[in-house]
Amino acid sequence: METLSSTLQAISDPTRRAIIDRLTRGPARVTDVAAPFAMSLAAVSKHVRVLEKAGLVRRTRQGREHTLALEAAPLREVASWAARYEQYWTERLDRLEAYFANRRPPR
Amino acid sequence: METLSSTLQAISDPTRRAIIDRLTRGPARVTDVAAPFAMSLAAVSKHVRVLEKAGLVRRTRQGREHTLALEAAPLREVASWAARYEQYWTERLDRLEAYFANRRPPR
DNA sequence: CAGATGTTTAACCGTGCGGTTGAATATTGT
DNA sequence: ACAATATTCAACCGCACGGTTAAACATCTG
Repeated sequence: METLSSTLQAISDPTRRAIIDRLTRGPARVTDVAAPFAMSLAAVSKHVRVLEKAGLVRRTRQGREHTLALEAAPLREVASWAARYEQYWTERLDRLEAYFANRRPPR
Repeated sequence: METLSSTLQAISDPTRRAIIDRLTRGPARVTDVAAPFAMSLAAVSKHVRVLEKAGLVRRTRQGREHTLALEAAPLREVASWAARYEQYWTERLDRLEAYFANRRPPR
């Protein structure tokens, strides 16, 4: 997929966000990644596949072990999409200010 | 709700992102918001409710008309969550550089 | 080879999603 | 009062999600 929708859908699950976070501490096997979670390995395996299909995780098979690595690039799109609305969450603090900011660009 | 998970789940749908975008051009009624979409009004009404429950849209009823306004605050959490991984998508461009950056903080 | 280890696959389950249609509920305007 | 307008509600549909368990597959090791 690799679309913004699939990226957002992938990271909307807390388990998958935790997996992403885990992979910032370096590559890890599926079993290692699964260890902290109170769910079956098969369930984590599914989560990993969702992340993989969304392009957020890269898998390299070496023997029976699958090593997972974070591929953070799609998160850049998420950040830049959210950043579009920065003025709306800052200016929302003062409603009138936001109104005039839209009438005439700020700064 | 108002959690990161519910925010992400809400914005993972392209129709709902389009609604958010529409509301940056100012408040609008449900019917106005629904106009561009090739789906029933009831479907859009559901989308609006998802956004409302996620705290992304504020509704003010005036007579039979419901006026919707963007409430962008939850998007700030999304942006800051994604920003955590900035180093991983920038440094990932040069794998070795990322490795040393983790061994010893960059800059 | 046999057994342990790492991982996925398959079938299933309950639940929620995104959509529909049709009816109900409010409110406005003539 | 009546009809039009704005919106939601309810029931339904197909499908995907997040989880389970049991089996299969692949690889390593004694």
